Amino acid sequence: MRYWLFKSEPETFNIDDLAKRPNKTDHWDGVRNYQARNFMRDDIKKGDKGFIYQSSCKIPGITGIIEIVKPGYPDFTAWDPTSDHYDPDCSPDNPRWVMVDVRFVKKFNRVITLDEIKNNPVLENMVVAKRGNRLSITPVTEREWKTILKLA
DNA sequence: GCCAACGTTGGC
DNA sequence: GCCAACGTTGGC
Repeated sequence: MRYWLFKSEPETFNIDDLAKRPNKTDHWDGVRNYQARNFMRDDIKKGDKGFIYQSSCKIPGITGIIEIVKPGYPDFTAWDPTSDHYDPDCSPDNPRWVMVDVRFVKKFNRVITLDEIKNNPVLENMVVAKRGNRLSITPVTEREWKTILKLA
């Protein structure tokens, strides 16, 4: 089992939104970056766990835990012209983009802030803490995972 | 295949 | 709102 970090803007989608969905489950759509897509297509498996990280907001940081309940399959929003993530080159025959289904596991009592991550010797090398990082899905090591759980 | 220009991300 | 960093695009 592997660990991941899923980034999103909280106004668009956050841990509370996920908790309100039927079965507390939703698809993680809209990823339009090849590296993140390849993680979902090749590496993210059912049963893997992930953190939800909120970006572009007042307090950037980790807000909770999710679990992968369905591994990579075509992101159908790619050929939906009404979607914000519409890609005119895509169709059901040429899906290109991938999504996974995630289920709510837990919301932390507080946000584990980016500032804390950067200042923690175990966490400072996390991809999300690197300057200029824009990757929306990143691997998390077991050591990083456990360290954050202890902080929460 | 190179690389400049451009658009987007995301912390501050 | 600013701007550095990055990924993508497109001319050559």
